Amino acid sequence: MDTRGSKSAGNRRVTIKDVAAALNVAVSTVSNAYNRPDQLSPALRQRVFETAERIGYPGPNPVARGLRRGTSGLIAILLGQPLAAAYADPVTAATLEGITAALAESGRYGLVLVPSEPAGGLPAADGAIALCPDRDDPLLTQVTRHGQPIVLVDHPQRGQLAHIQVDDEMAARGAIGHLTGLGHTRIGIIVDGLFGAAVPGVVSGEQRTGSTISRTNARLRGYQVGAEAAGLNWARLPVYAAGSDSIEAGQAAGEAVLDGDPDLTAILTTTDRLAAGVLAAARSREIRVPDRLSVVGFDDTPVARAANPPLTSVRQPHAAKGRAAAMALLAQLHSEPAPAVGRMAPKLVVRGSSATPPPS
Amino acid sequence: MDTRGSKSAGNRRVTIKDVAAALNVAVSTVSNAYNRPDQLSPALRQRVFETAERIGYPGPNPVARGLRRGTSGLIAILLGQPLAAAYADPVTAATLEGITAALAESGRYGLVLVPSEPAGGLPAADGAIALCPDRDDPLLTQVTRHGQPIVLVDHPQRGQLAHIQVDDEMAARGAIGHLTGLGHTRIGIIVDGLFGAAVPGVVSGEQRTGSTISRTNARLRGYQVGAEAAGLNWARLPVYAAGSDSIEAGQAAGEAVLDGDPDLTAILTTTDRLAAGVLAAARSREIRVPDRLSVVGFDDTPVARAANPPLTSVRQPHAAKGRAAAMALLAQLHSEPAPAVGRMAPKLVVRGSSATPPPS
DNA sequence: CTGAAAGCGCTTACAG
DNA sequence: CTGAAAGCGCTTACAG
Repeated sequence: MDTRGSKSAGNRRVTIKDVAAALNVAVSTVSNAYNRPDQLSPALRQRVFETAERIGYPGPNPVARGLRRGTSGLIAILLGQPLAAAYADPVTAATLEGITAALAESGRYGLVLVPSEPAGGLPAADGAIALCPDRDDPLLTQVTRHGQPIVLVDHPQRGQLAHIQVDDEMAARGAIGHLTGLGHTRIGIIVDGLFGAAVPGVVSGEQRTGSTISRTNARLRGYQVGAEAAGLNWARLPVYAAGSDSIEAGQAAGEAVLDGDPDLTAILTTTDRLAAGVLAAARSREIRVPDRLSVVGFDDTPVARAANPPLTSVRQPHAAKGRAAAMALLAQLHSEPAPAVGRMAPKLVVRGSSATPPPS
Repeated sequence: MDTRGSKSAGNRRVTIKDVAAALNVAVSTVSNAYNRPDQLSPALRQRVFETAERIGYPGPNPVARGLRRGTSGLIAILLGQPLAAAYADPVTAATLEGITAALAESGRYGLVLVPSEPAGGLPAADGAIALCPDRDDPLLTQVTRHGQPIVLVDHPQRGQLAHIQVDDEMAARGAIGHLTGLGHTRIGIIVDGLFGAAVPGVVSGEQRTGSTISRTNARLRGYQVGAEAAGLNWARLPVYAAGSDSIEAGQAAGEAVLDGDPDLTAILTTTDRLAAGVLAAARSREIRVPDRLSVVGFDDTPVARAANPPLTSVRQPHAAKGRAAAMALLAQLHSEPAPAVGRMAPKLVVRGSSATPPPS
């Protein structure tokens, strides 16, 4: 009746049954050797392991165990991007660092990274952490509908779901305040994220509040509030959507903005990679940074430190956010009360890419 | 008898049985609706899906399906590093890009990334691609012992296992040839990877062939062959182990090497990140690149292009390697003959970080 | 300390 | 086209 799919042609899998048969004990005894050491004598347990080793039993099959226990031991990370894109994203990297650190301490969960369009569908997992930057990620709906434990990172509030967030708007206000404080008034802004407007290209009027990336929205709002607080006319500051977040996109955007507005003395961005691209754009136009142009990044990733000159950037506690998200999820999974999350404040780090504007 | 572990407290899972009961059909009919559309009328199939939607059935449980079918639909990527480290590694990113592209075309496999010390053990997968740079990765043994299909990338030959490789030694010879061709003779070398020697620190004599990272070994051998071909005394060229592969490690190593050997006119590295660090070291010592010092990276990752000045580097077809590995694994999984792999040749890309040595 | 048995949720060959 | 039944490999409450 049963033709099991074979993992590799003609390769019978050795199971707990084989070990039991070889030792002439019940399968439950073998199982106990792995799962409940106190249920059998150390000597017998030792013999079980030796026999397993001898006949090539790799230990309990995680799929069968998962079915029986109703858990997978896996936590899904919803990336919200293709895997390769997420991989190149320094913010995701830093956040993952915090997640893995917290999870390693618990020692009980593996991680499965879920890209925006997972081949083979959503994998089985006991819980999820959503890093997906997009406000309307469809996978999010799919996961939450099943009532699976989930924690959102940098996402707008969504029902009663747990979420971890820092105040991006305030952070952005601080960044533009740094520039206006230095005396800049002709400031351009380059953002990632998609808008109603054609991208890459200028974003004007109401479209400026329409990014589907919630993080970008918050940052842009902060720039607006900060600009107006400094008495600048927000509608006059050029906002340019780079279309994606990469050094290349930042360079193209930077060239477009600098060519269109040669009088700018500063450019704010919503990510470090865009800012690094602006540096390259300035180099290609022979505009010296920071003498003639100040550039400010966002997130303070390794990209900011590696840039030449090093980027002034808004430091985000990415790893701490990842750690907090993992702790919150762990608490949910173990039905414990959510841990208190310390205040996570962003902070502007001033480096060589920003200075007073040139005398006009 | 059975207390199933619940995913989240008090949350009964809805199963295929519930759908069958609600519709008054057999479970096999519901299963067929998902798996064999030709086995039931379109109308009935439609009703099954509607009922599933209505009572909140999320579709076949992948764990149960996996157990029954003997497959998981997952391919394991053995990273050989902690997840966060692998994430920050541009070579891994590029290789993954190729893997995901090839896998997306097949549309049937998800990816599970396995770090060097996976919490919860090795996850269930139908096959594996090993990117782990370390020669002696213990997970490799674990996977291969079960006869699971596997493809090695940039690994020394290991039994009959499939493997994808480019000629790193030849590539390294080309890189040092570029420098000697320009007239350099006082060349320092900075490598990643661990040796018997204390790291970070100088590696001398026989230790130079002892890196556990196979890729590093091959590159170092190429530097040696190339140096000797140009008439240089290999034993005289300083080789410095940075201890790890990062911009920071490269900077520290660069400073140590430049301080120890102020006469050097060129530094070769085994990775772009180390080379970017050397650039930072030169800046901190006020040594101009390429006027007084040439710097050459390896792998031609985005780091090389983003550096200032942009790095001369050895281009590797990382994405093509990833793609080839995925295709080879797919062939094994479907019991097809291995696809022919076109010749993948590395190629030196000359950019602004290398030039003729200063007049002495 | 040991073992027989039920059942996790599903798929599939088979009978009707 | 539909359904009853076996079984994937394991864990666990229970009886001995």
